[in-house]
Amino acid sequence: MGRQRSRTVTLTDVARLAGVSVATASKALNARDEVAPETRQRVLEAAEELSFQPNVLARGLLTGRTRTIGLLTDELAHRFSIPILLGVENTLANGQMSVLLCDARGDAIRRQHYIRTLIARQVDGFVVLGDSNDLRPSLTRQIPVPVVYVYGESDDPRDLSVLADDEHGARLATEHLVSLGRRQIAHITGPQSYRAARDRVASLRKVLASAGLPLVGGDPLYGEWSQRWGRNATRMLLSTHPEIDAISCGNDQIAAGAAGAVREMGRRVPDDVSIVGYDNWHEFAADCQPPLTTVDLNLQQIGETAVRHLFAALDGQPTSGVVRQPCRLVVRDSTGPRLPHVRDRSSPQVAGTT
Amino acid sequence: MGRQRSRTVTLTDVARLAGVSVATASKALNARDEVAPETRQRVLEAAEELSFQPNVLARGLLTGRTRTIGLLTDELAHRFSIPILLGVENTLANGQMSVLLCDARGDAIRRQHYIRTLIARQVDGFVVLGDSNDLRPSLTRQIPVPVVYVYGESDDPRDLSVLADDEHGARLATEHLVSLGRRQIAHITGPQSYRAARDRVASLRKVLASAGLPLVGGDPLYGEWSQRWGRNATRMLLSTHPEIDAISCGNDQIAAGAAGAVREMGRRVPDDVSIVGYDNWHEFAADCQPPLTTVDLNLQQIGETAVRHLFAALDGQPTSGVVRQPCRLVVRDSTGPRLPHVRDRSSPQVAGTT
DNA sequence: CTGAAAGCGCTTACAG
DNA sequence: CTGAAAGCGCTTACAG
Repeated sequence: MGRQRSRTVTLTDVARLAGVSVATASKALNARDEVAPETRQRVLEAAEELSFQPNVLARGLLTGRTRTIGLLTDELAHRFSIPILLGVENTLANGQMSVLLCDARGDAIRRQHYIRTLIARQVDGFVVLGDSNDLRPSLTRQIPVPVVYVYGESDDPRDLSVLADDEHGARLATEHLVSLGRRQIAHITGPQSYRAARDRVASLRKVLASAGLPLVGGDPLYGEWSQRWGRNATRMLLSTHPEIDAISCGNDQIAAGAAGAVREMGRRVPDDVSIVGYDNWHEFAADCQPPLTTVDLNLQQIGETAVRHLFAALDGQPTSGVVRQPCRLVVRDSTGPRLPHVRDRSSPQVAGTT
Repeated sequence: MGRQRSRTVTLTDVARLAGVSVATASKALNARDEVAPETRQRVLEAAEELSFQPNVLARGLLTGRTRTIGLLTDELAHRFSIPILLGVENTLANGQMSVLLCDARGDAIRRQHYIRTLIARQVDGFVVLGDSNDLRPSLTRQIPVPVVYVYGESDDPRDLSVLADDEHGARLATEHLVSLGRRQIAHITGPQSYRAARDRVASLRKVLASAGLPLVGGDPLYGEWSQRWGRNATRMLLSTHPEIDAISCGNDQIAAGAAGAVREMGRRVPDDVSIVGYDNWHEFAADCQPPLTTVDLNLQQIGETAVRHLFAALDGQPTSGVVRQPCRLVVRDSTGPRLPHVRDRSSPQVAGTT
């Protein structure tokens, strides 16, 4: 580990080797054109030979910009955080910026501490990544540089928040079922306390209403984001409403549970009952039996969009309000056209073998 | 977004307000005792009033230490990366250090670029997070500060690598099955190309041998890390080796698939066939039917351990070689003592309703 | 106990 | 085209 910690090569070393002043060396390396080509060449060679890495701190002290962004997350352990984080990191790197990562872990004290730390570190801007898409208190007042909010909406409309478009996602899913000829559609989702759950329900209701279709049971089944709930809710639904021909699920875990329960009750997926999930969580959606049609939130693009708006703000072009990132429907085998209803209990579980 | 970008408060401002020199202000704020208590008090009040945040860049330029660590990941999208990242971030924060995050996304060019960036940013050390626990080429030669490797082992024994202890984890799982009286144990796992898969197999074999037990089928079933493979492999196993009374699985997805297949074939979990997973991936393990007994890799502690070793190296106490973080067995309902074998096909799937 | 001065590594007007 | 000088914000010997 760091066995030979050699003295850092500095611009002075490069200048000396090239036989010029540090001022000239600086200009040569920064491609200013007030330098003779040969001089420039000599400096570049010297820098190369010494593996010179300009000290970013010194530069930052002068320019007042560190090319660093603070990423302040509420809860990085959240599954949604990672793809967004990836999008943020990637887009920042493309803009030659680095990201300081601070995970508050849902602790307000800790968050406050991190805000101070990041400011002391002279970050050029903040990305605040929420842990739910509910409204959250704005932090902008305490932060002297541009801030964008991602996945959780700031309660100050002068801030910019980049969110998943749940209205759009639920619409895609529901319209897909309707277009397949499904007429008896039920909805199983997570806790009603989640804005995501409520927003998707509202959108689903709107699509069903405009298609002149009922929501089976009248109301969605609110529960939890788990396979277990998906299974149990599906059993209840199928016993009380055997006419069901499609189930829209609030996430892929629920959908995976639902698919299992439908098969266990002797109905075919997708022929008898089509199932659509939400999230495109690969391990659940693609590995389900059958693989799930689902909605992808484009989380990485959400991160990317947020950073692009942050870049604009850094360039003096701040935006505010809410930007919603459109979703994408991923069609797999759990949805399909209606087929004649055949009760075939002989082989309730079909599955390929490798 | 950053609506009022006020000029940053500097130590000079604080000194002026307190009516002292910047030198004295600096000493007062840094709790040097060569300052009169009243002076000190006045400076602290001034700093408080102005919400002074010392510019960390300037300090870093002087001291040569930035209190920043570069976290270079191979593939952050990897599920294992997140808990380790959390452990790293948390432990660094406890030591008043920050983390610059760079995800190479499996791209060597990109990794090289990030190494340069992090060095230019004067990080005090590196944490290199691998994407598999195979050997990997050491990067230490190019890096002038201490480096620790996590989750992937450096091929240079002079480096320090902190790894999951797969030998230990597989031993815990196997000994658990043996201690429950299981005598016909099979093993389903992922691709043989994974060192994790092979190491766990070796450990399992050792435990079985010393207990005088066979590995059912003679060899493990290598396949993929999916529920689908777990289901298919289990079906094959149960048809060719109906005597099986336990299945050890290479991860929780395989185990979840196995549990489903066992139930579908009319055997009880855990009474007839006990199943143990690996990873303690909550969404699969805890939400399985029944919830899975599994091995937790203590990933967060791996990150923590790595950072503690890095701190030691920063303090001039580098270590080298391999440190293995012990695992932890999490016992849930998928394993239990042997019960009289009862063929009961009438209710193959029992499940609680909410 | 306090403060003037030097300096960390770099960039940028400004002379020459 | 080149280089001496000032300065970014801070810390640390060193005088006083």
